[in-house]
Amino acid sequence: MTSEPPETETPKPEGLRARKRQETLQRIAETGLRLFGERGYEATTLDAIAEAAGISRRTFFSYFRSKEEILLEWQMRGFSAQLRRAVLAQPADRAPIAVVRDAMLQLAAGIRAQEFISIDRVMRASETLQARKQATYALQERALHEALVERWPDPARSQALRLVAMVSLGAMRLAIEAWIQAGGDRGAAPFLEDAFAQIAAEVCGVGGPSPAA
Amino acid sequence: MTSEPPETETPKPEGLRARKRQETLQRIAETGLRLFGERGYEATTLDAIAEAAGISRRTFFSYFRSKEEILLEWQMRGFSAQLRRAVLAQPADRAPIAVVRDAMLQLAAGIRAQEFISIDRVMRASETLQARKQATYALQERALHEALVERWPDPARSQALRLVAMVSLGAMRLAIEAWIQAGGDRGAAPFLEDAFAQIAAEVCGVGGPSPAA
DNA sequence: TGAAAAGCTGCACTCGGTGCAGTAAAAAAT
DNA sequence: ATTTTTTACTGCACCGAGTGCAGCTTTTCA
Repeated sequence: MTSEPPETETPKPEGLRARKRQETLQRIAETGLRLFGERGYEATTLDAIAEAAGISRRTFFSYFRSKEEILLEWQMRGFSAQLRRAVLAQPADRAPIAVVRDAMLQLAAGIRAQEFISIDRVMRASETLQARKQATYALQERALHEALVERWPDPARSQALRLVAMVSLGAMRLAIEAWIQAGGDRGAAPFLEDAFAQIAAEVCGVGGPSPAA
Repeated sequence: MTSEPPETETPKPEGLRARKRQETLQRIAETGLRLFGERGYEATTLDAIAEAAGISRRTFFSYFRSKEEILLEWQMRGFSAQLRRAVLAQPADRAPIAVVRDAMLQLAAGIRAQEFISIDRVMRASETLQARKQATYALQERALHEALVERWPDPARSQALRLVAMVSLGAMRLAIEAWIQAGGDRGAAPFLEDAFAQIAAEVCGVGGPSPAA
């Protein structure tokens, strides 16, 4: 034997190492989220998280680069990529902003309101987290812009597509806020549609002297 | 007599105390800005700033709540208030977004490109500062929204005005970016006009309630 | 089985930020 | 001019986040 590794059991992923790492990562994230919810973000120290997750404080930093990243990771990882995929999957003959809107509507159907609102509550309670959240919106804006450029590669359009990305993410931000404020019971889709419709209503009268007030 | 204090000389402000405080505040800000420019933001410690400004490390925190605030203070203090004033001063019969655009154009004429670009360079070099900058945009969004509501007090319009604030600030963000990238020689106004025009072009073709996907 | 690679840990250290207590200086009261 | 009260400045001790390093254990690979 020994020329061929036995591999008696490898449940899902390759390598024992990778699997353990994945488990630990998940455990840290869950532990952190739970403690944040119980005691608040600032009041939860890294020592507490590390101890509760069964690792050393030092090891925490080999999984997350910072305390904030526990919260931000899920928001970044995943969403940008999902949105990109949804954008590229839309029919080709529509205006960019309509494509983004529909892509967002599609994604909105899949969010878990429970967890989403819980995380939002934690973030809302900390000023520094609010700042970081805004920063992730900026990153998502970049990512969305890249997806749009991939879709409409005309270089002359790139700048306009940045604006589309910005406006769309802005609409999403507001829709999310309104949705959460409403309790999150009804789906998020109507809020998203409203936001996009309102933007169209406000922006389009800009050139002329005065719109129909 | 003596019911009237002589006031042999009081240069500008009331109280000796207030004047010294103002001087110290200015000195700290200038010192910090200079050191950030020379060594970079992260590499400049509070000890260094305090020593160079002739105060103790502890005293720094009675002038600024954090190191970041040296950079952010100027960006917040001033701008939001200025924008509010300019918005309220616009003629009354125009669409909100046109009002904001013109208010921004008016403000754009008064910025000192030199200092602006210098600060921007410092902020661009630090990841955490980038995050904070995004956060100030969010605050400005709130402030602008409040100004708009003050102008068009109809409660039914408030939500729409939030979108106007968001879109306008977004346009400004992009305009600033393009302007700085272009070197800041020509005034910022054309970039602002372009950004608003492009938003109108992109958003207005979307059509209202026609998902039909 | 043994060597190399990757992971985990403790330790010491830096830096931003806060609470506290004591002292100096300015403002108000007498 | 003096006392008294208020406000500012300071040093000190302390906390928490984050990093570099060195040593140890575990997984991987030959």
